[in-house]
Amino acid sequence: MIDKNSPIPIYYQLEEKIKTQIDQGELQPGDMLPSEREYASQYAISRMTVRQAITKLVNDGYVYRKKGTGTFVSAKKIDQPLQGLTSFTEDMKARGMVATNRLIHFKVISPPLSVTKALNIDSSTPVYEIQRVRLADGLPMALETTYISKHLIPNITEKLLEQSLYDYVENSLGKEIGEGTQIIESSTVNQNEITHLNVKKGSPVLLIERHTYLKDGTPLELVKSSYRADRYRFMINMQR
Amino acid sequence: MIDKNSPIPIYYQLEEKIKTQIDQGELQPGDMLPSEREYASQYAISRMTVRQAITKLVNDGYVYRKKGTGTFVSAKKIDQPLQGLTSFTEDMKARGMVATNRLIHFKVISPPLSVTKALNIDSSTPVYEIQRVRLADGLPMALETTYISKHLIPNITEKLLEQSLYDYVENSLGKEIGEGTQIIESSTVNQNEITHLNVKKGSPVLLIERHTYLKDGTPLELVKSSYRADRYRFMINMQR
DNA sequence: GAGTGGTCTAGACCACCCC
DNA sequence: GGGTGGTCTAGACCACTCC
Repeated sequence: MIDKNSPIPIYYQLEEKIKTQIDQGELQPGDMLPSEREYASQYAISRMTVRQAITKLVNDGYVYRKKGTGTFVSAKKIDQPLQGLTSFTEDMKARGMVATNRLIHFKVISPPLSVTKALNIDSSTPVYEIQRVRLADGLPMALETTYISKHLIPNITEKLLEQSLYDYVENSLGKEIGEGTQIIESSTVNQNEITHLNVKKGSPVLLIERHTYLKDGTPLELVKSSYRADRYRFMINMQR
Repeated sequence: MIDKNSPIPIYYQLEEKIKTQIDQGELQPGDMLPSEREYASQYAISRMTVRQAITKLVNDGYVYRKKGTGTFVSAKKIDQPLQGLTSFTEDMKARGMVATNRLIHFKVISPPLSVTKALNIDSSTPVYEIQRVRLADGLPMALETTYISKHLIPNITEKLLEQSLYDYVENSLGKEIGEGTQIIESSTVNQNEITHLNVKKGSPVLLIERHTYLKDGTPLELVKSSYRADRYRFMINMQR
């Protein structure tokens, strides 16, 4: 079950194995896992390696430890919120919908103050301003404006915008996306949103402002979105 | 600097030490940390112990690792969002405000279906229903309704509600709070909210539904809140 | 080639929990 | 007292980066 000669790390093999057992119900919520020493002797590996696997499962909320007692499978949650930072395309896919775009404008601008602060650049740095209607299964879901420094990604084309930008940054440019900070507010639609989202005056929208950073802390993008409140809700999981 | 005889774990001492150096600017964003082997020899501790400290800093976003190169201090974020699951009282304190309550009603009910599902109980289990206006610096911030199984916390009193419930659960009952799932939506106020939040008809509100769980996965509470959009915004940080 | 983080070992002692 | 997780050691080899 564990291949010591595989290039896949042992701790990762064990982690996936236990995760599968939980997903398939072999290990039920509340069940105690074999002890760390049992895993170690069963697979003839070190206990520290077992701990490395289990620590990741603890961090991901699959199991929890009780000092002096054992490690147990956590109870399943009703709704499984999205894990981690995702693009609109990835988010919709996770919800079982297909994401498409309608480009409203795509230009290079001299950034206003709010954008220079967010991207940590000065006002002489050219910035892409990309405004799109984001659709899910063909219906307008959000109006989104993205700001990215042209120096960071010199070759954005309209063609490129049809794919996932995160995918391009990570797999074609080889830059690693680290984290994102999101500010979530409630508001009612403005005239621009009424037009593009096809809703009535006074309708509520969820405003999400996202600041995305690369692993080294460089700001990647600033995204301001207005989501239709009747079609979208945001779900997150937080650890105490 | 590192006290090996202290009951405080060595990895934690080192973690706090590095964190302090970052906070105080001794280690600037982009700076490379001493290598793991350097820390180990400097403090005469094992490299695995150093790794344990640094791994926590990586998970908390203070530093990042680059394979074959080194460990570096992450860039500072503009806004520092709230870390982890917090109560309203704790949340307001972090924002530099003082939280108070205005109790609207406090009763034991036979729970409706939505509550039984969230708390994983049946309809014969008595449940507290606590509705409060939450104030920050004396101004209405949110209208909040909390549902908790009476079996889980048998002795809730009006007096108790003036303190932090999380604090009571953790420190007086000795139950450990694990995580919470939050569903965030945008809406406009209903009549009840107009009255208690003192806002105009048509005003936007941020609806937050929180499901809180103990470490063993037992549902602790279901909280439905309506926050005044002009006074509250929600901020989170997500890892890729 | 020298230095870095990534993985792994085979032990050890401790505090804690349950019987 | 026996089992559990929590912490820690003193090494080891690997892949990777940079020069």
